[in-house]
Amino acid sequence: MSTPSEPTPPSPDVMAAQDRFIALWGDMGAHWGVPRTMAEIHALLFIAGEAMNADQIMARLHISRGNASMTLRTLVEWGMVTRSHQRSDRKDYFHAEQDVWKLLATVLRARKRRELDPLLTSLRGCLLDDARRGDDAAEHDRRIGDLITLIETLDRLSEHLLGSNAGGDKLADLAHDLSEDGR
Amino acid sequence: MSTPSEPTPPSPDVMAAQDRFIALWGDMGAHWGVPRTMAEIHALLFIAGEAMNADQIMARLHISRGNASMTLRTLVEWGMVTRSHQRSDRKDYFHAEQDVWKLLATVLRARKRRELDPLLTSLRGCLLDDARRGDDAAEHDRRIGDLITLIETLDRLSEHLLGSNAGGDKLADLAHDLSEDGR
DNA sequence: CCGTCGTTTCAGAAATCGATGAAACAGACC
DNA sequence: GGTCTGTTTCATCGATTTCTGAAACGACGG
Repeated sequence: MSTPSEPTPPSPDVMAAQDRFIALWGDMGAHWGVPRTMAEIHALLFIAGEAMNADQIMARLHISRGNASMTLRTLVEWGMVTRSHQRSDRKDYFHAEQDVWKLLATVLRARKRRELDPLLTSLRGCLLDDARRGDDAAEHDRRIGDLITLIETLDRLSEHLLGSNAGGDKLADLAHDLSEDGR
Repeated sequence: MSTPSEPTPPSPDVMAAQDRFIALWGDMGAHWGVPRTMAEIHALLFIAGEAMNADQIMARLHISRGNASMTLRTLVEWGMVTRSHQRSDRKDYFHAEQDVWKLLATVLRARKRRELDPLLTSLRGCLLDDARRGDDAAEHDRRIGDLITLIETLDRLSEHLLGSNAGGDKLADLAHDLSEDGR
């Protein structure tokens, strides 16, 4: 055929459910500071489960080539999507991690690195300890210090859950523990 | 005096450090889907440590009355700020929780209630189990099901950490455990 | 080399979201 | 009841952020 790129034409029902999911995931992303299109592309690749190229993604989501290209690049940078070449096709293919626990681990890792770590540095810059030892200066530094401790704990918590060993296995353990313990 | 409302005029150094913190917190909020002004008002109340009225907040942050009013209402709704009246003053005064562990617990609870729970419902709506039992329908439902399990686990995790007993004490325990264990 | 196919970039357009401020509202006090 | 103080609402404005599309780029094959 002229399009050797569609191994799985999904049934209308499945397509509809996919669309619902994509819209939902896009909305959720928007609430959490992720560009809607980025969440949508990820949702599509996740729910499709197989590698897609830029043209397929553009067509399915009605987005521009530029948008798709930039967003895919970012998704790859953040480790949520992998890029691969399929032999006998010059196009790039993109594929989303299918293991939701690994996905969570990746997201947490990325956000920690991109946001928690810089935040800690900046917070330290809000201290005024050295010379100036005034009445409310102490109060101020205590409050900032509390926040720093909090962030450091979250930092350690994320390292603990998914840091040292690869792949967020501890998350799966956690899930198991909670399911027999909490309820 | 004409302004009986300023019990603590902070020193210039402290003011400067407060401003840095407020800007930082505002930026951070923006990255996490919280309106900048909301994060800033909360930062101000937290770092000031004492109750302030709308006029003081407006003046300090250079924001409009309407903005301050709406945002404060939301902060109160979300439980991050409490409203109180001071006798012999008709103004409303606002005060932010000072215990950072309680703060975290409040934030998590609010986001869970406002976002995780609705998300779960919508996700279930993306299933297509009942009649249609097709080849890729099964795949689809498995993927959505995985996500549902993931969200449910996070749900349980948050309940476990701060749900049943009041006040997020377990978070403090967690901090303690991690600090002697992880490093 | 040159043509083709695909990807990346970026300036500008569009859309979204938050902020403003004036008018309506509430209620305390005289 | 009228006025004074303070609060809330909401239509509109403004700014940030995202998306588009066309042009530049790169690389592969002939």
